[in-house]
Amino acid sequence: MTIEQPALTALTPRAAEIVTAARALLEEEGREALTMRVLADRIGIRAPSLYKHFPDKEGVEVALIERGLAEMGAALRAALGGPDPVPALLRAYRERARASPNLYRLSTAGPLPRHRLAPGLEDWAGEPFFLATGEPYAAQALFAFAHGMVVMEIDGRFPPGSDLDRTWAEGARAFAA
Amino acid sequence: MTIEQPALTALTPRAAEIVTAARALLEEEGREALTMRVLADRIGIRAPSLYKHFPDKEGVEVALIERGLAEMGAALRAALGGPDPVPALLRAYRERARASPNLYRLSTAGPLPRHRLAPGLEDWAGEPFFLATGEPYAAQALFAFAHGMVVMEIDGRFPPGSDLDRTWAEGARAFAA
DNA sequence: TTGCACAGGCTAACGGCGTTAGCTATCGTG
DNA sequence: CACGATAGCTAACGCCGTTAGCCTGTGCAA
Repeated sequence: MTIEQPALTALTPRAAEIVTAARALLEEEGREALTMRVLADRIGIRAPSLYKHFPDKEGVEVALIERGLAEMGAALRAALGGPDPVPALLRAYRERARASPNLYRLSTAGPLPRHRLAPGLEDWAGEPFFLATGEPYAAQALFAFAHGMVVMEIDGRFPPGSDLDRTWAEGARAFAA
Repeated sequence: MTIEQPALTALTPRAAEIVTAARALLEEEGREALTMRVLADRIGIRAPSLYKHFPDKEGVEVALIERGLAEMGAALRAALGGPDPVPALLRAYRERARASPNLYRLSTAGPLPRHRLAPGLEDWAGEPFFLATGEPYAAQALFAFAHGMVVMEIDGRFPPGSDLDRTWAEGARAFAA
């Protein structure tokens, strides 16, 4: 709660509609299905018309990523305040990511278009890790663990049948000390 | 050393040349520069001729990923055997990933084409985490930490000026206990 | 009321992508 | 000497993001 939530990049009502459709398309069909032509189709216009509302495809993606970061930051903050902040934080992180796996992947696969993001938003979304640990190095390490777990879980990189609840608990135990 | 190293998918000499060129191209110019036309150019042929040696672009990528996994598995094994296996393993993991960041990203961004990979190779590459911890849940958690750290470091997702050596050490400390 | 700027649609098209079809030259083997 | 396989080639298809240029409706100013 030390950082004020930064405002997201402003969108016209029509642009917001497009972002909503893009999000549904991304989540339902995956990242490679998020094309300008298909997106335009979903809202009943032609692809070039999208460029009246966004400068390029990355502009749409940036809006999506901002919304993902804002939701994540809010969810993590809501999880804090109880007696066991680290497990609560990890639970919230995992839950949020699994609720929108394709948006999570979009936000984290490859380098972020950081210079186009609302300034401070990324720090704001990550701050709960510091709030939970009270120490920057533990915070970054915990963040890396959470991110690694989510990415490997979402991408199915753990052997089938793994008891991931237990692996998460193992991480919470390691970092709670 | 409990799992035998699986053999990589066999390649003809010419196919191996192509993979070598693809690796150089990927590492020098990044993933989006790895196109069939540019790759063909590098070895002095036309793009369609590549299809005489690989069924599709993913076939080339699979060969690259297999080599990345084999090198990683070998590097991790070489790091074991000393008195402090967890920090040594993490050091080797980080070093290997940073030596070929684009190959690392290729292997880990999004779902793996697992069904096309040499069977057992992925398990073999990950086994050192089990060897270092002696316990499957700690092994998976440590793996996730290492992967998350590497990905965030490679993609520049930590705040500039972060002392990542210390963050790595913090993770090693947490998981050594 | 008329004139006009502009917002937001449209079609056509460009260059780049992965990929396929089909042709051809070279080479080792019967 | 014939022949099949290998490995190159060109042309082209359908997709992608994106640009240029056109048109039409709406709302405000003279």
